[in-house]
Amino acid sequence: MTVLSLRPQAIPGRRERVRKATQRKADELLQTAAALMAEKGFEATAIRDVGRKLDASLAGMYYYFKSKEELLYQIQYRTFASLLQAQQQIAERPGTPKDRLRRLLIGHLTFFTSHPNEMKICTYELESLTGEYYNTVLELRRRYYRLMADLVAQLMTGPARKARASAHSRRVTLFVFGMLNWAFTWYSQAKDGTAEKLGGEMFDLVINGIGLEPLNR
Amino acid sequence: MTVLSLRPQAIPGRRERVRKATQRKADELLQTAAALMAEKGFEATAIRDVGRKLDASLAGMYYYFKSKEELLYQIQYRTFASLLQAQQQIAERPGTPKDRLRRLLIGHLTFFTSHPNEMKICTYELESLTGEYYNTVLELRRRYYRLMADLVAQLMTGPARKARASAHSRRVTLFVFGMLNWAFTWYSQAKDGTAEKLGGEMFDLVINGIGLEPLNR
Amino acid sequence: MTVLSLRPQAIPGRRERVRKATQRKADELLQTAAALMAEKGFEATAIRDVGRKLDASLAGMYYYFKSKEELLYQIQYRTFASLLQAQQQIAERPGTPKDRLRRLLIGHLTFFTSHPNEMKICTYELESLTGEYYNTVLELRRRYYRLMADLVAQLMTGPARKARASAHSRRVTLFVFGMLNWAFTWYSQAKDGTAEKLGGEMFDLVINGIGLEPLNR
Amino acid sequence: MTVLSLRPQAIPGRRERVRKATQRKADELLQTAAALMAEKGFEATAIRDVGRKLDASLAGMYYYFKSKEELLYQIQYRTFASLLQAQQQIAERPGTPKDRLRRLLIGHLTFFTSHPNEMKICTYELESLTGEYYNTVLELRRRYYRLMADLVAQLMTGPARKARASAHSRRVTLFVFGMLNWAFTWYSQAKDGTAEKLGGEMFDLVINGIGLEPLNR
DNA sequence: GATGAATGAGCTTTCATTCAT
DNA sequence: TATGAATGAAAGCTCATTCAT
Repeated sequence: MTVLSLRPQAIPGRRERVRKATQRKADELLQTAAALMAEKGFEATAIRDVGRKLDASLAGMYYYFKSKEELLYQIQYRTFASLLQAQQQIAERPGTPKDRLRRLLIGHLTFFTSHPNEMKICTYELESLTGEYYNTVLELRRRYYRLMADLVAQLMTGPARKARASAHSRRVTLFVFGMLNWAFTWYSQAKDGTAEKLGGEMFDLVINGIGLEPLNR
Repeated sequence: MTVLSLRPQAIPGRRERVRKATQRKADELLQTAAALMAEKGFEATAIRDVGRKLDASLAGMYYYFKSKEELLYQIQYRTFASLLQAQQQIAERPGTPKDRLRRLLIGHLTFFTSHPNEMKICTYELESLTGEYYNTVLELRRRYYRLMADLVAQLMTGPARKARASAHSRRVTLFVFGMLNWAFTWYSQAKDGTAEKLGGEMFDLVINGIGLEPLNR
Repeated sequence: MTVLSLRPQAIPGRRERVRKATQRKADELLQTAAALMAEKGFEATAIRDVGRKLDASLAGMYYYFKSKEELLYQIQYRTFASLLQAQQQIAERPGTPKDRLRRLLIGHLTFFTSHPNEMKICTYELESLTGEYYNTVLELRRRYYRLMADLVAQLMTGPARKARASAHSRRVTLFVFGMLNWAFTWYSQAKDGTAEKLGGEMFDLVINGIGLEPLNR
Repeated sequence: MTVLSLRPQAIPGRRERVRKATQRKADELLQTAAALMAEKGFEATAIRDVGRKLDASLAGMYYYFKSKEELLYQIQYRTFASLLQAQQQIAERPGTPKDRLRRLLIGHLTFFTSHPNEMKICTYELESLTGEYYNTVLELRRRYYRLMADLVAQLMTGPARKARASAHSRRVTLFVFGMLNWAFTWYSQAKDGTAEKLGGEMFDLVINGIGLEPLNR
């Protein structure tokens, strides 16, 4: 590393600056769109409104994405991909299945509390996508489902309980997703505490619910 | 046929017959609208499409309701009122709190399996209502929430556990609603059995989850 | 026929009157659209402009046809079907092949002088149609081509000239259509006389051109 | 390589090289634009599409011409000017009027077969130009018309036929242009042979058609 | 009761064109 | 010489709603 190498980093070329600004604008756009769509739904949100909120022209929006559906797709794809990656890392960290379930629940809720709009859209607007868009996001969703479902199945089919538990675990997984996803409608940091606390309570309910001992903590 | 049958109730006058036919048509309309709105969402459903599906004219629809929003309101109001009434009766039947929770869960799921479209709309489209419409349905929803919440609170604040349980019960109630409402997205009679069975599993999870003994059965 | 039968004709019901008025409006619409499209081309003509010219709202236009392309299709289909039928009748009337060619040329030009806009659109805007619309009109066009082509072939393959004439007749037919269709760009009743006269001159050129004696007249 | 080659013409300066490269690019652009416009029409062709086909940026296109209309004008002007010049030279070559007509027809069709897109645009898109653009191209077109019209008039007003022939010659000229211009819609080298052959057939039809003896050949 | 006809408002999308760099 | 970013204008189309009958 010579002193010279500082230059490109310290004084980025115009090209580079422009690229970054554009990227920033695209991100801002996705975020604003997500906020509006989370509030009013995809159908009821007009691209005009997104533009208005950003002081950008309607036509200008189309410089950044090529259709309204593609915008929705971008939101869902990025969010889901990011969630999936984060949760996969969390699941891979060492620990018992119970530990991992607990971390996943908290991880999900943490992600949700920092990106509530995007998560709401992922949860409720998959059906607004069609064709390839739909299939691609559906695939991510399925992988995320499997992550949780495998863990639940593992917990429920421990040594002593093989028999009917496995047939049951699909529904327990879906109960868990129900608890997680419904949180959009009521969660309030003030009333309900942190994602960590909420996730802990959910974990306890489930672990007890399926007849296992909760963690010592 | 006895003479009694000559009485007006038995041979209704034209007026009465017409009123009934109108009522029947209105019901059909609500049901069809519910089916379409459940499938595509309120915003994305055009009154035209409802008419088309019933072989009725577009303008004709406006004889039965005065705006699209009113149509949505009718669906939600009737469904919620009917659900609430049914569940209140169920809750009033004798039995322990545990019994009653179990019956409510099963009652809810049974109602849902026989009116999935209407229930889906109640669950997801409250925010599409405004003003008085919104407030009226919200009030029903709150009453329904209380019905369940009170029972959960009662179960969680039994003799030995007063302390922290009560602070907790709000969230348990909402977990329960999450499990119930999310069922829209996955329940299949073929895969998951009857509402009774599903409700039973949910009940077991919750009762165990909050540290109570399940029912003897 | 009794006197009673006069009534329905003399005092048509409201239903009937409305139907006729609607039909009249639809025809007017097609005619106005044809005028604009003939002047500026299909692409460059806005439905808005058609509406404006008729003092009808933009949305109102869509009560009468379901897309801009369908409007273009209607114009072309009706015009071509009408021309084809008229010319088929003309071709079937008794006479020598020469007589019939003469009548067809005059018939074509007569039709053109009374529906110049529609004919121009048929001539230049087939490629603006797609899918079924395109295929249907193309089929009419082909039938019309055959009507003329068969006659030309017949004239050119008389007793003494079978040999190379038939190979040639395709192009002569297309030369004829060129003369007919190009007339859009220059024909003026004042300068060039009636369709009858113009058709006569064209006939003479062609008949002489292919080495036959003109008609005695 | 002689010393002479050192002269500026032989080793062009940077300026000169750049000018040529620009010229080459502009030509490529005109050609590509002509191809697209011939296929889809002027209105329906987007400058974007031209750029895309050349891997050039949209904004970059505007370095070479200042508006879409100017692009269309360039195509028409260059093509017409070039055709006119070529045909004037052909007309000036020695020979009888018949010879000259024959050469002109073949010349026209030859030019058309080597620049079908440009010719199609000249034929069908004059009306898409306005103001000065329109007038300038119209003037070229008129000069071209006169070239042909004068010749036809000369042929038709030979010694024995002065009388009605001259009144007639306008229409014969326009019949000829009809045959020539309509060829866009059907000419196929495979089916119809060379421009020379096609022009010959057209010549024969016309010469016979107006009652003259064809050339001996 | 029911409907044919009509419309205002609004939506998504496209496009020619500009401008700073 | 060339382009990324941006926009005003306008297009096709849809939809909830009305109204005379």
